Amino acid sequence: MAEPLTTSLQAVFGYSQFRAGQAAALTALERGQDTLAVLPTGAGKTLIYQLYGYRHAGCVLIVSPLLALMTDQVNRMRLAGFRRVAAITSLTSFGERQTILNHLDRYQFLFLSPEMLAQPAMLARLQQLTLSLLVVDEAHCIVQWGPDFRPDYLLLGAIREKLERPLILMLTATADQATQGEIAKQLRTTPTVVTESINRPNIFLDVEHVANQAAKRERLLTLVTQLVFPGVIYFSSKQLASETAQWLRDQTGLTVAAYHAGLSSEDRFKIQQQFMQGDLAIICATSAFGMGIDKNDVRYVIHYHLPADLGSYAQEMGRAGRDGQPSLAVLLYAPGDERLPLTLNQANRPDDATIQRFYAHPQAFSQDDPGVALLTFYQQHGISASAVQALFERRERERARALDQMLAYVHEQRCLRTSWLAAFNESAPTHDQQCCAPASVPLDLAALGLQRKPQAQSPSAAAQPDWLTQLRQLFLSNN
DNA sequence: CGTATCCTGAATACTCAGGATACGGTGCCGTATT
Repeated sequence: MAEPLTTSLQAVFGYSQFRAGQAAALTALERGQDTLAVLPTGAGKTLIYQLYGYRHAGCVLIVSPLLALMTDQVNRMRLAGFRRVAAITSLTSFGERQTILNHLDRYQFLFLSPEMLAQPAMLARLQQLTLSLLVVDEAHCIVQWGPDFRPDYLLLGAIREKLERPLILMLTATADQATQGEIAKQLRTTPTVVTESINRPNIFLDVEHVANQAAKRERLLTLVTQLVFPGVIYFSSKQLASETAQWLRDQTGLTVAAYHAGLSSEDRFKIQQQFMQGDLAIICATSAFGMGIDKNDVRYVIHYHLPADLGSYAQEMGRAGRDGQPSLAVLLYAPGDERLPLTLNQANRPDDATIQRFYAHPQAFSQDDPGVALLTFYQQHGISASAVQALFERRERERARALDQMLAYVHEQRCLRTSWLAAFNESAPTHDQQCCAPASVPLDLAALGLQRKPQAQSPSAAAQPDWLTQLRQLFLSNN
């Protein structure tokens, strides 16, 4: 299509200008270059493949990690006027699935999970189709989930070959150099990389060291009592997320809910809806809460446990302040907190002896064991025992390294933002009063304009000091 | 692997030392049997 990109943008979306990164990614794709776009949430990543799909004949195939994301995206695209859009998942009825598969060439956009795409029958059907573009959404999942959680992610490279190497677009909000390299390697390509800064200047960064678990709990209560809501508190334990939600409800009278993978999908959906509508002040969540959550007025994100790595931390704390208003990211740390992520790093991973025994006598193991399910997958795909050992070892080393980076952030004495951004090869703006409070520096909520008025039942924009008032407060508190 | 909590026994305290135990995330998938 000879039409300029901006003409298409105007025609399809009615916008006159691209947002940062969109034009660069599209230009690379138009030149036929595989593209890895590392763009922050809200940068409009989906527009890139929507517009590409509009400009080119053939089907855009999108690999997405979550059913909820696919359903969401299909609905949103239909509302936006795209009609030839579908997702095929385990929730799709047999009849509907047949209808889609029988008229596959009528679809412009098709969403699949990596597991669904890996099914031989599905792949065979897709091989008959002309693909204009293969999109891997949330591409960091290849690295984060591939080796020891959702191994089908490691098949994408081979699947792409079987689809006769269509042009590929990899999308993610956070990927450091190592992650970018690993994504490219897995998909067997040398892509054009388009990146935008992941810095979020309106999020104040705070790390607080406490003496023990009891002190952490008390500090959490104090914060939650004083902070303007809504807020999200992240845990690495489902049980503690639930218990703390109940405890905070009792202690504060606020509306608090827990969100984790142990809940039914109905409950999860309901809680997410309530939170989006502003009916909940606080969510106590595990890492299950996040992808696809698009609420722009979250005022704070507190981490009660250490996130797995700085990339996850960027994603989770980045759910605060999407509206650009002053917001807060607190990381609470008690000595010994690194034990939990260390243990989780090994949770699904069978040790070398178990791998050997499994490869010798797979039938002696219970398929209910998640580690065994992984091994079954690898054995069925012809991966040798020693290759599996190497895979797990490598992943564990990466996780250990990521945890070390996380701890360096926790113990940073000077500027948290500098420490955080350095991991993504970015330099931070000059440190100032609105930047961060490392462990040795106390947090001043009033100065940030995030302190709840004792009388106010719910936060409103009017109740917050305007930015001039905040600036005055900053200058005064500086004396 | 270490932290928090529960349990036990000695003692009979407005309890406590010391040992045992439980605990710790993320999701996709035809999938066969009562």
